[in-house]
Amino acid sequence: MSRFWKPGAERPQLLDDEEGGVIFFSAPSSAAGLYGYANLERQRQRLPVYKFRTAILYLVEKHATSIVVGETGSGKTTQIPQYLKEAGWAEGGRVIACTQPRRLAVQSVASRVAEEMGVKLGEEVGYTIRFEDVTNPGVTVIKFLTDGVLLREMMDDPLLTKYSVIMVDEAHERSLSTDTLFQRRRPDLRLIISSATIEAKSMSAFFSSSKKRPIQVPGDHIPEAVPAIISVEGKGFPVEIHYSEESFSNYEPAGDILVFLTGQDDIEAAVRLLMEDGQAPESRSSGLLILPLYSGLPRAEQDLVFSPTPKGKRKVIISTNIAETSLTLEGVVYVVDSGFSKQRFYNPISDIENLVVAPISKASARQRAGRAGRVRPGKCFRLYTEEYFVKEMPNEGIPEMQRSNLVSCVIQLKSLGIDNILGFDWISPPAPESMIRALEVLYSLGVLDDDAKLTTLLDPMISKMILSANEYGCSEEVITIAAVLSIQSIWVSMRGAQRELDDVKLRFAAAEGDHITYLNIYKGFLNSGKSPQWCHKNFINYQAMKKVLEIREQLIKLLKRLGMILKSCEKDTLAIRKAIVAGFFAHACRLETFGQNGMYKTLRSSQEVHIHPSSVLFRVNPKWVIYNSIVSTDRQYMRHVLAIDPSWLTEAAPHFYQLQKPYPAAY
DNA sequence: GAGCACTGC
Repeated sequence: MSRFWKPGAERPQLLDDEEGGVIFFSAPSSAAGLYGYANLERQRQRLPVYKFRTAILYLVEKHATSIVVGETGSGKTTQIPQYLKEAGWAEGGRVIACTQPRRLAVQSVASRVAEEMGVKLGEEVGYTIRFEDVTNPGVTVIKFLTDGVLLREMMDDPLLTKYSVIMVDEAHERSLSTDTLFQRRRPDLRLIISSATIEAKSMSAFFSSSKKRPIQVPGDHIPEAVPAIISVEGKGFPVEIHYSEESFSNYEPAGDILVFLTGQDDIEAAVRLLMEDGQAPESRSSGLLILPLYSGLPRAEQDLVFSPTPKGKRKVIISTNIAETSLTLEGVVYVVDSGFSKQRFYNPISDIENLVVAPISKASARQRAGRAGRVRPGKCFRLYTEEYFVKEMPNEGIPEMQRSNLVSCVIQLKSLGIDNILGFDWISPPAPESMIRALEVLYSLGVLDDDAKLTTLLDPMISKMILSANEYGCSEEVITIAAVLSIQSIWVSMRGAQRELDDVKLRFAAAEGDHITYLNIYKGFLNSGKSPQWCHKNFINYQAMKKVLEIREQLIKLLKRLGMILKSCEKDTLAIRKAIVAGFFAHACRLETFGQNGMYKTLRSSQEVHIHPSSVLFRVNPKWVIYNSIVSTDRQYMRHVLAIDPSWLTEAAPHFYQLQKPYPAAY
């Protein structure tokens, strides 16, 4: 391996940190531009990260883990992989990987880097996201990928042998995937953790702990286990912060406004208020172009926020936190931060995930404010007091690991060969109840000791459903159901035209329930020749149907690899329903006979639940049902509901229902 | 008779 931290530079100065042996690096005072003078090259050298090039390479060489702290705009994502390649980390057939939490980021960063390197995307520089592999094995040396894809690759190759360095970008987001990624590693594999916040320190402590220390093998190239931290400043413009008790002018110089609210309802209400206000000619908002923005908004309406602001107007974008990280809005100079967002929480006792409005963290507040400083100095108006920000707002959000159902996470760890799940060392340990709940579900499904590969690739309940479908001879139908269940919704969002949508639904509705209804829709779609017009006419989301086709294809490939043969049961929906129950028996509910308004109770934990009004079984209220998921608002609503016969439950999972006997007064 | 922050395989 080459020694490369110079060209011609002296060894960078390292400072020891008193608290726990973490090594910090002191920034050099000037950057030396030793490279060519091509335009792109000069641009690269102007990026803030450039003057840390030597230091970063030195640290990566010396340390198994390096933590790079820097805001967006420092250039670390595009530059560090190139520095690594220039320094020889891609020699000898090795690959440099850089993960991103979002698909869009993977694509745009990869094309930017390919452009800077003057190569064709998909050759030396490539990317992999779900459904799209733009790499050329043997040629691609810098590979961008979503953290989810890397986790999948780990299932086949737990030591990630083809990579020399893995840079995990946006690690402060603390996604389930990245937190899981950090669990196992090869001693000589270099990890670069790139984070926007100095929470890096708790990560550093994690990587220093003895359990995580790579096995020390005698030899030259084994790096130090103690992680290094380096801080790289960004190049955003200053943003003035105004808190709520401070008065400010209603009139600000030109520039678009970005308002952060919590969800679709709030956003639509705000848009309505501002529009009504705008009707009056003398209204102060008449020069405003009001635009909502949230993930469920149809694509065409979303795109409006990117169109140039008409002359003499000011765009006001009222958004969820989709605008916090997922997309960048040029032209925003003012940010209004409500201080709240919708966040997911998981209750392992009831096994229900809730979406609740909760205060954001300081990290989020800073991220939101930063959105005002992309093009020039901006202002951020926080609708809370400075005292609240300083004293009460939490520094960081709660990691996803502590807010989620861990079923998939546990099965991934198991397949990585990690057996002592309960005693495992985490950056942020999840609640033991969540772990136990996940293990319980997996044991009852019988997939933990099973070496069926499918379970590591899909949600375990879906996997079990597909495996059972193979036995019942209805895999053709069940993979269609699996595909539909894994997308948001196959209906177009139509709040105004609810009646029409309901009428259309009746054309496809099956007495058995939603799952069979989806099969009818899929058949109709195929019969139409996969027609967008047919979808439009039936209030079905064409994009969603295309995704169903894609996921279906992916599942077919997977099943073929496992030696399964696709089989259709034609019109025998009993086989299909039994296969579904084999996967989802834990989600069984019984109608409360003496209750009112179609109240159900879950067999597992006697939770009160209702059939969601969007279900074809709404108001039909069969005595026994199973559901796919629960959405919880003022009530708990079951989504994707199927009518069942209770005898199928004991048939599919005798152990589970024996264990649960003290709870449900089921039979 | 109601409503889904955001990712990802």
